Amino acid sequence: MEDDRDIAQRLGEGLAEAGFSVEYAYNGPDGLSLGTDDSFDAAVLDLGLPQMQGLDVLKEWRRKSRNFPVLILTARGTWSEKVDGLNAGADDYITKPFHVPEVAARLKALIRRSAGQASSVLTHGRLTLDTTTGKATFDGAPIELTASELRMLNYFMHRIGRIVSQNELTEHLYATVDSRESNTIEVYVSRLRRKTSTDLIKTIRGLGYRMD
Amino acid sequence: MEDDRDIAQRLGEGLAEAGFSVEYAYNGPDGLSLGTDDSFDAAVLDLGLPQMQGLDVLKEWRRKSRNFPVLILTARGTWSEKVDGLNAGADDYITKPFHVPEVAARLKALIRRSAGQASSVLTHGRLTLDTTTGKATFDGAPIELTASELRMLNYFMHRIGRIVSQNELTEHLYATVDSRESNTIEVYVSRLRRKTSTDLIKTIRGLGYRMD
DNA sequence: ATCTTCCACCAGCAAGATCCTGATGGCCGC
DNA sequence: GCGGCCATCAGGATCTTGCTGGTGGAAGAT
Repeated sequence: MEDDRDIAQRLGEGLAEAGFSVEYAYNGPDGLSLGTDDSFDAAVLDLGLPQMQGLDVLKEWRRKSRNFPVLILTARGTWSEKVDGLNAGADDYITKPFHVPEVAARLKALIRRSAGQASSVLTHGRLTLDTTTGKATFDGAPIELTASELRMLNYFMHRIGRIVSQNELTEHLYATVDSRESNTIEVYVSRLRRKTSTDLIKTIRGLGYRMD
Repeated sequence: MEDDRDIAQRLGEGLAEAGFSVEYAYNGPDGLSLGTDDSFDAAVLDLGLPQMQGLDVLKEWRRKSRNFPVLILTARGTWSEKVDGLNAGADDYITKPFHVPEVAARLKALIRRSAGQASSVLTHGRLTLDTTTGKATFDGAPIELTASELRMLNYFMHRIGRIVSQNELTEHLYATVDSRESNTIEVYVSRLRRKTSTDLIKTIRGLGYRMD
């Protein structure tokens, strides 16, 4: 099993580089609760691991109406696995060994497609954010946001009420964690506040920010 | 190809669940007569099947003025197929493997559109595009479009209000995604704008374009 | 309370990323 | 060979980004 983790890590790093923010689960129950509790854009599921019941995890997600797209990894030649996976509600598959950039590309395509059907409008208080149209409104009035501001706002709106640290934000927005020599995050928070309202994002000194 | 029927069945069940009533044909002649004799709201046509001449079926339908919307399924990476399909009068395409709810959603959209205007003419604002004849008008005046411009415009008009990334466009217009090696997309956007209006397609820096 | 220290804020700026478009040459079908 | 389409280039226009420096304010120490 040791190199399964290697695989997962390599994939995770590659995806992070491609701009995804990634979380792992190395066994069934963990994966189950991750997919149930958190709101993800997509999941990658390795069906090739023994004792993992990847398919059961997938079925359980679907039973609970978690409809994010799922990409399954199968060993080469295990055709039935692939068919079972698709029947269980997976959206795409890749056979191992895989090229990380390809996984990233497929994931992006899946996310894009699924975004097409879900109403991707987040609402919170006087704020509204539609990620597929890139439009945001505050008190009904449209506000112009740049790409980075949009990413940040999106991140906050998915984490209402939770404290979000600056490190977390840099990781999410930049994929590369250049240690905190700059105050870029503060600057972007400031810009968001200016475009909406001062009390939209509360700062928790020494810990980060929170939106609620 | 033993699982083609599996695919068809999975799709059929999914569509039935989504409220469609479904009939199947597993070969060309059957499909031809189904589409000719019966009156359907829409058809899903798998072009990936050998010996099926899905395209010929489609052409024959169109020749006989059966104008229900047609959604084609293509294997991924077969770019020419999808171009041929669209040129032969298909209204939309989805690459396999597909997400059943997505197929359902697209079908509904197609049906709604065709019920609205009974032809393959897309209208949006001052713009008009007939997807079967490839003729477009702006403010009532016809505009000349090349094949690529047409495909791009078609793509935009099917995605009104949505952000469409450059990658997405290259993927749709071409086979491979060599990002940022060329600025072809920008050039075509520019040409479309010149032939219609500057504010037809809005550019969203860092994210893509949006028509609305 | 007052002071001190440190963290956070934000206007403005320069560098760089991103995009636009006229021009050029190659390619394909006729 | 000719005409139209296509991909690419290059220069310039425009917008975004990340940073700086001075200011304001909070937490902790005295």
